Amino acid sequence: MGSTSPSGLELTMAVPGLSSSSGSEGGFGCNAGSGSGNAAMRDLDMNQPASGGEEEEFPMGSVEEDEEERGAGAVGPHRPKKLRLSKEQSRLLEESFRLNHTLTPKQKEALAVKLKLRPRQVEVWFQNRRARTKLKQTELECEYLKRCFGSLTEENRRLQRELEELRAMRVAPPTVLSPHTRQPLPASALTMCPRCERITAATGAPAARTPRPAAAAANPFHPRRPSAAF
DNA sequence: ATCGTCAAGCGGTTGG
DNA sequence: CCAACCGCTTGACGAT
Repeated sequence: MGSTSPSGLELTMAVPGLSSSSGSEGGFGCNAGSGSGNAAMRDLDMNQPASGGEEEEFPMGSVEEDEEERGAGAVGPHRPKKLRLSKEQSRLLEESFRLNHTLTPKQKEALAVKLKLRPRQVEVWFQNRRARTKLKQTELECEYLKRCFGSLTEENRRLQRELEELRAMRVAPPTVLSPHTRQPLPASALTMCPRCERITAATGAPAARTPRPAAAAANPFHPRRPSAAF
């Protein structure tokens, strides 16, 4: 927002069921854009000479920087003045980011020249930009998963209720046949699917259920239909 | 005073 | 080994 970039971050969702292409904006019409729109950001370009200075003096970190002091990881007692990219610089960076989320060394160099920045600064900008995009995307995924959780919780409640109702009908527990001997298994040999609480043979082997031999499904836990009616 | 944003530094990871 | 990248963090700065 500091950059007032209304273009916002182009986001895609890597969520099952939702397309998540990289290049295109796709995904979700979800506008997470906070868009505080405090537009009045002063347009003073801190990278410009500011006063009468004619040489392209950038407050810090721009092209003609004294590399030796701050360059080599010298985090001195005080950092240099913070660089603020001009609107035009931001615009151009955004533009090229839209085209490509990473830069080849050549592109980086060219962009740096064009923007009158050091290649390192262009590189950093792209790194941070990618990080911001990823963060936004993660936030969107988080929202999506929260909604999933909500609806699954709701469905779980509903199924639990349904189960209670069925139990209340005092239906006898199903007889489970051994897949090998086709004989009824003792109750001690049975177990419950932790997910849906369906009874199966404790061995994990698919066990046939007596009343419906035809319905011996591939997945003992989750046959085609819960079949509430007997 | 506090908070959000963002450029930049640093250390770890990875591919060539 | 080195360069490019990433995640995390720091510190400057503007807004509230």
